[in-house]
Amino acid sequence: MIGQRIKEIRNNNNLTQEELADGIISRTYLSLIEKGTVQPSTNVLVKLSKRLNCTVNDFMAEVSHFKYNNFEILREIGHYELKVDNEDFEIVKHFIDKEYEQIEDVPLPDSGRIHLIYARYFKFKGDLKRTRLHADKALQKLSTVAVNQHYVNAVLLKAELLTEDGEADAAIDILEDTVYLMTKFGELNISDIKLRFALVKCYIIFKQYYTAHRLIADINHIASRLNITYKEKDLKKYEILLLVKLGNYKEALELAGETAETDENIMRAYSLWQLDRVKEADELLKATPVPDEETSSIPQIGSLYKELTGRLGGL
DNA sequence: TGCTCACACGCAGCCCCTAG
DNA sequence: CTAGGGGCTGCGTGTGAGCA
Repeated sequence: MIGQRIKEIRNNNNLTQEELADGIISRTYLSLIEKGTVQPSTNVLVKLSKRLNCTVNDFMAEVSHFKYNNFEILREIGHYELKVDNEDFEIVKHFIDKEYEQIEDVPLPDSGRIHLIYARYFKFKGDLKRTRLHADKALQKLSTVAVNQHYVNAVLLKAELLTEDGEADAAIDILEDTVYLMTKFGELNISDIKLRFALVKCYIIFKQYYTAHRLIADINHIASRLNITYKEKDLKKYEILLLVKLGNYKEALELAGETAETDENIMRAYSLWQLDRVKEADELLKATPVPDEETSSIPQIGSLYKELTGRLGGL
């Protein structure tokens, strides 16, 4: 940063901010420059350099090697991570075009973050080959440092890819390992919730409903301890589904409440049917639109709906 | 060409921190 | 407590892009 360099040279010259700024700019503005809040004009830089008996290049020199570049790249990584989180992928393309993954001297953790942005971008684009390639690289590079949110994000993506490839067991392994590391070495945070939520989906695939239900209880516990919410609606749907799968139909009905959501209504109707309240189930089902497998956040809803319409239709 | 708007530059005043 | 160093906030000004 130019500001840091100016400060360094000023201190070497035994000058205060007041003395350096006097007659050139205000003392407060110099403070902003040194802190990096503002970018001074060349005119100001020239005057400052004269008083410090150096050249403007001396302000840049130190900065233009790796320090400045790292700062710039890091700033961009952070910027585009947010864009990826917001699924603003058209803008992320600008980042992809810069080919930062080609740069050699980027520190491993930063390189891992770059690969993760690539992986998530290519996943959006439907390019599975590149998604896998970059996800693996991200995971490999991010695993060189202590578990952090970027590593967790890479793990979540990897687990998602494994599940899509029909390797949910491998996804469970990597997720459980990361949960273990998080619990052992980290403060409780939202990553703990994300990992457990991903595990819930995997355990449901293996019909391990009890384990999945216990994980949801953990998530609710963590969320209330941290006083945060995470995908509340989806989480509630999964909780109802698990209550249904575990045969706790009364609890499922209670949790679903009076709702107009398709997914919840199907699970309510299913529970009503199981509780021999067939007429209510039938009425509710008739008032509920057919679930759309593409948009439904829970893939298991479709089979529930089929089973229900099969049984009730046969009456 | 003239208008509007956003943004960067620059400043004054105020506040906080720390050493003596 | 006081003085000096430094940071934060709000405001005015200049400038350039976009548009009719």
